[in-house]
Parts: sequence; C-alpha cells; structure tokens
Amino acid sequence: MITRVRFGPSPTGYLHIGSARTALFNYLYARHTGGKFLLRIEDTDLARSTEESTRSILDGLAWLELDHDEEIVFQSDNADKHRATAKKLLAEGKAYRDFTPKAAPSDANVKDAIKDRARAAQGEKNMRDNLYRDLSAAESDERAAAGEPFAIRLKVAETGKTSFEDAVYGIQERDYAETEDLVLLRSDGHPLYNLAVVCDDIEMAITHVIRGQDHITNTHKQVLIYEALGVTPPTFAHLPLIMAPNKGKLSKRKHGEVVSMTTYRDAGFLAAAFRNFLALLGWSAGEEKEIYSLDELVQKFSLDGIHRSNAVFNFTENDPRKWTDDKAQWMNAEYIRTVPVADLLPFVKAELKSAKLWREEYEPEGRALTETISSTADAGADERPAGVAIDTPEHGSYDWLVQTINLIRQRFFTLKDFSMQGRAYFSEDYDFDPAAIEKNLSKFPDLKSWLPELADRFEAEFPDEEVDALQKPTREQGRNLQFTEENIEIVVKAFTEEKGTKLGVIMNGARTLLTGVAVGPSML
RNA sequence: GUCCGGUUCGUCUAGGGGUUAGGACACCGCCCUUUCACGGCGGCAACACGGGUUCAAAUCCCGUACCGGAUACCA
Repeated sequence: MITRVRFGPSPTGYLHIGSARTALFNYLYARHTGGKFLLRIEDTDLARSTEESTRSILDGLAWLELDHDEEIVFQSDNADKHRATAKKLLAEGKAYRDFTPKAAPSDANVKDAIKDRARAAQGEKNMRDNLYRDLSAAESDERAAAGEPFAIRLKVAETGKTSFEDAVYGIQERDYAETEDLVLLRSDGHPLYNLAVVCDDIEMAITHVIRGQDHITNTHKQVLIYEALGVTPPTFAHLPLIMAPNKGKLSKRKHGEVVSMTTYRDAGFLAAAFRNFLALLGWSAGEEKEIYSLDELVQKFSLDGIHRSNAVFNFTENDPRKWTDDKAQWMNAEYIRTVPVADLLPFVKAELKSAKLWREEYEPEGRALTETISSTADAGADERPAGVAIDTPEHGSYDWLVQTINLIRQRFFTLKDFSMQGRAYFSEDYDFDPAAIEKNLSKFPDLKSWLPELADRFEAEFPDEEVDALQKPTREQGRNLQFTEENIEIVVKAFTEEKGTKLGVIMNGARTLLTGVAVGPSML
C-alpha cells in the first residue's frame, strides 16, 4: 500500500514554525516511503479563514521547497459530503439531533471560558445526559420538519474506550466517559472539524496522519467517527510541540515575527538551512551529525526517531544578536559558507537584485548561474596557493562574481549580508559604519595622506597587472613586480616601515575606506 | 478540576541496566591571523526528586514535584 500523508493547515495566519515542521515531517515521511505528500487547506471555519493566509502558507511551503503531490484540497469544497455523512450517521441511529439552543459564544476569551466551565464541572459531568440523545426518531423527525434548529451529535456509547496505537506515543486509550457526544454538524448546517477531517482523510485515502500532539484528544474523537462509519482509521503519529523559551506557547500574539516562516525568508535564510534546523527539532537520526541535506533527511527520516518531549525554540527578545534560535543562525551561516557556490549563486543573485546591485554582465548569455563552475573559481576562502599570480578576472564578470562571493561569504551569516556588509564589493555607493571609521581611520589622522600614497605606490609597482601578470619580471630582475600575495606584502611592509607605523593600521584603514566596514577579507 | 503526555548541560540532543554520561549551538580561554571571521585546541555545564527491583539504575517499576497539551455548535 502506498503511503499517503497530508498537511492540513487552517488558513488563519501565516505559516507558523510549528506547522512548518509538521509539514516537513509529513513531507519527509512521504518521500522516505515513496508515498504522496498531499496538501489540504482546512478552511471550515469560514469566519476566520482568509485567502491571504492561504497564500502566505503556500508561500512558506514553496520557500521551504516542500512540494506537494496532487491538487490542493480545500476542505470547504467538501462541505456537502460532510453533511451527507452526518445525515447518514443520523439515519443509522449513530448520531442524533440536539435541539438545545446554541449557547451564545462568549465574546471575551473563548478558551478561558471553556476552561472555567470545565473546572466548574470538576469532572462530575455526565457526558451522556443530553435530553435529546434518546428522543424517538419519529419525534426527532417531526421537530426537524417543523423547522426547529438542531445540531447533529455523535452518539457515543455509554461504556467502553477509544484506543489507537500512536507511532510516536504508543498505545493511547481514553474512556468514553471522557468524551462528549461531539457535534458533527452545527445547527446552521456547517460541518465541524473532526467530521470534516475524517471524511476527507477517508476520501483522500490517507494512510498516516502526522500532526501536532495537541490533536491527541481530537484523534480519540475521530476514532469514534471512523468506528461509526465502519472504516479502519489510518496510522496516527503525533508530534511533540515547539515551545517558547519560557516553555509556554509560541504564538504570534506574544512572540511576533520569530514564529513566521516568511520572517526567515526575508531575513536572508537559506531554505535548506532552515529545513535542516527544523528537522532536528523533535527528531533525531540517533547519530552525532548536524548537517543534513534534503536527500539525507529523506533517506534517514523515520517515525521512530520522533521524540515525545516538547522542544524549546530558543531566542531572546530585545537582543538583536539572539533574535532567533542560535542554532538556526549558526546553521544558516554554515550553509552560506560551505554550500557549493553554484547552489548559492541563485540566492545571491536574488538578493543583489532586490538591493539593485545586480548587473547583467554577471550572468553571461547562455550560461545559467547554476551551471557547474570552473574548479579554480570554486576554490573557496581567501586561501590561495603561495607564489601563484593572482588571477583577477574582469571586474563585473561572471568569474569575478564567483571569486568575490567565495572571498566574502566566509564571514557572512545570511543572504542579507551580501547586500549590506558586502555592498561595497558590488557598488561604489555604500555607507560607512561609524564605529569602523572611529576604530580604523579617525584614530590615525596620517592615513588621510598615507592611503592615497599607498594607492599610487601600488599603481607604480604593479602597472597593468591585469593584462599580463605572469609575463612580468620579478623585482630581482627589474622594476616591476608580479602581482602576488608575497609581493603585495613586500610593498605594503616597506611602506609601513617607511612611515614608521604598524601593518595593522594600514590594512584596517584601507579596508574600512574601501568597504565601509571593519570586517572583511585580509589585504594580504 | 479531570484526562493525556513529558522531564539528560542554558538550548537542541545521543545513550535506554555496568559509559570518565557523548555531540552540536551558545558562552569563556588559548592558538592561527598585525583586522574581523573561519578553523584548530581546551574549558564551563546535565540524568527533576523520593522509594523500590537488581550484584549493578540516567536507563526498569511506583509515587511526588514541576512543565506541557486537551477539555467548543474553533481548528
């Protein structure tokens, strides 16, 4: 039997980090088993569902590259089928009409009202004391025909228990006494969540339901519906929850943008890095390894590796450095500097484009950015074999771009850094960091004349260096120097001694003047 | 309240009868670097508590505490 899983977000907000992880686990399980990953928008609560939210969720999934199979199912489209199912259960005597007038929804805090009510009941409540539970079919039909409004409730047996074997939490049991005669169809005719989910899961032939642990109680109710329908329930796998640093609920209300997937996209995170981070929140392959490609995740993912305890998503409000989880930040930086340039290039391009720093020359005709890049260009880092003349591709060329990225990405954390910290590499129009100026320029007033002087010196020592670097005589033989790291060092050191200053002063001053920031590749 | 679940360094976690309780992030130090990072090396730091079972318990059982979830004509 082919595995079929579904991710069923309700479109009442953006893609939350917890939902994103649920989606990821569903995706990984489907791909691991060679099954299907389906998407179902659970929009039965039309009062709260918005199209904007649906779009935002779809955007988030697209960003994470969790492509779904088959058509997206909108639960609201199936309302008629849900109603038909409720009526069938009614006809079979497995459900009944409840003519109790609908309670006015408490306006303030629904959740609190429910908790208060539950506390007040102190567990003394008899879940089967509904007046209409045993109304004769004839009388029920009659009242309905007379136009009296009613909800349809499932008739839960007096004694017994629901049970299912959760792939993560093991055998789960719940006495019927704990479960109310749940409402299937509202008095206004709208199908409710549990009914809708069961109907759709059956119709979509879902084999594994992977969702948050907060649904365990719903699962018991859904098992009841499956039983009433005479359908074997799918396998359930409940996931531990992702908590806020205080181990409380992670919510938009309280924690703001840190919980939204779009925040990470906009902050310059690589989807691959964030996916990797998310995968390790509540799941482990049982090995000492942190970096996993999507393929590896797919290959190693299993329901057995899912934890039973909640995980804390760690961040510190009001600390810009720790605005989100340290490990997520580290992982992103790790990806930025180690991923093959070819994989990084498209993202850098997008970033530069949005910052209006992109030039068409970077991408020569007929050569896609993702194309394999020459091995020399891929050599990463600022390290270069000693004694080899520095090959400086034409500024603005494709090769120049690749080398530049390799040079600067070593100290970057997000894609944003390419247009912020690294702006000077792509444009003459960049800002100066006041702290960097203070630290590296203002303190040494002499730099004002030294730096231009050094520039002249370079020009004199390395004339025309881009044209024919390798042909040039070395210093021993004549005037001009080969443009190598060693020779640059000779020139700069000589200059430094001449001025009676330290190398660091010159290097740092030059970097700050040239790039506007204090951080950057070495001059030598 | 009731039902369900959980508890290993600050955080993510490995380990599930005998381990110096391992790794990662964060933090601190040293090295590398005449910058900042990267990197390398090292340090700090954990089995919630109490009872059992056992030659032996972080690991199995029970209880307590604490944390979380659920308890709608929301999803």
